[in-house]
Amino acid sequence: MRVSQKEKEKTHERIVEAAARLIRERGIEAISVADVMSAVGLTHGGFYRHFPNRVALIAAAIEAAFGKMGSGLEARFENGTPEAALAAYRADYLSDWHASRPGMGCPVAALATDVSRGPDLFKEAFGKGVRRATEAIAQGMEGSQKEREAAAAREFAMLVGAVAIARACDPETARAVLDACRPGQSVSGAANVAERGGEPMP
Amino acid sequence: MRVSQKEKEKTHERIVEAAARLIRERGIEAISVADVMSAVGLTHGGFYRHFPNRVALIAAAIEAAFGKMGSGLEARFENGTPEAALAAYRADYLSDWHASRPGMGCPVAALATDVSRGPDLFKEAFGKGVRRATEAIAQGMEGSQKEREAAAAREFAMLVGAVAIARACDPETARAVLDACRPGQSVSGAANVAERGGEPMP
DNA sequence: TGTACATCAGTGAACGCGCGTTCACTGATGTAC
DNA sequence: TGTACATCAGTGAACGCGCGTTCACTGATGTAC
Repeated sequence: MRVSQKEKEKTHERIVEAAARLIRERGIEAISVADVMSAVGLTHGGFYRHFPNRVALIAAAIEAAFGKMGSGLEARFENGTPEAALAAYRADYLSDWHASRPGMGCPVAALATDVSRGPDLFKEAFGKGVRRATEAIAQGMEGSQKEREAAAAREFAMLVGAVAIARACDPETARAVLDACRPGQSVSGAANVAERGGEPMP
Repeated sequence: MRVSQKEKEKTHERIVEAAARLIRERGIEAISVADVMSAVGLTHGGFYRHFPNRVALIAAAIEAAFGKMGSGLEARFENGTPEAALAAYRADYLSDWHASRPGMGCPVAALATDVSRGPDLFKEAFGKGVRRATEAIAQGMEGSQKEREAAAAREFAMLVGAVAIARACDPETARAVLDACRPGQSVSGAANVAERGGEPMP
């Protein structure tokens, strides 16, 4: 049966958010239109009232995941010193909480290899998200603008690599890699996330 | 028609090598048994004379890719100083040559997110390969054994993250990330690989 | 060494299944008057 | 405000397709004598 315009918009957002979570959890190729629709309590046929095809949904889901990551990351640098914000970001990023929840975490660590095999449409959104993240992280670095951006890219690459590797390894190796990348002693990232008010994205 | 035992063994190896290349190029879920078999000039039906099922092939392909990476990496530290070997490895790893050839490159950068969603069988092989790589790289580091291994893990995470990110981005962003992670000025990795005698794996 | 027969690597049709997409249909929403 | 009708969000069956796996078959290889 037909539904009001307001409800349709809400449904649209719920479809995108469900897809953004599912692609990070299971991979872009592993989720079907029916999976996403049933995750929001609908049947697959109605999908084409919202998107022209599956690829358009995936593109929207990637952009949604990056949008949330970007705004969350920028919000970290709005209060306190940039150094503290960076340290907290690093700790949260390398936390067990994040490593075990790809669906709510950084889309770069969750989707990099999927997107590398995807259409240019996906790579544009990915590149934009990576630049935005790197620019935010650069606020916590020292040196000239160029030096700070390069340092931020190296830092981000290490964080992404560490979490991507940890998720693909047996638990013992995963712990070793994450511990090696943590600056101080091992910190429970879940606590940090809780202190920040439950915002899940690291 | 039947084929000799020697030829069967060769066919078996060719299947595994083709699978090892194809999963890195297209992703674990994206390649089919028929894809692999036709890549070695056979039809899909004969596959089950070599493997009980598709998962067993993927596991063998992952181990083959890591075996090649491990031995190639260890060979780098057998001649010259460890510092020089590490610098050359870093340059080759971050080269455009490597970034544009996932099928012949590091299985960690190519498969991390695929394997993170795979069975424990895959994760065990992955963890073993990561530990072997980290131990080799640690030879180029300074400090205590523990410090060297931690530094190697951070270095490896950065390399993997940088190449995985670069492959998923638009070309401009990809270049910026790889350049930021390179220690000196941009080096053509292809030349380094050629100098080493054409061994493709970085 | 030669012969007769069993084995089995590889072929290609067939299976059941899930996929993306289409479509006729339903009935609540939106709109013209 | 009320009414009559057009619109369209969502349903569920259906489509063509490619997948992993099975299987009867072929004919060269391996082996027993």
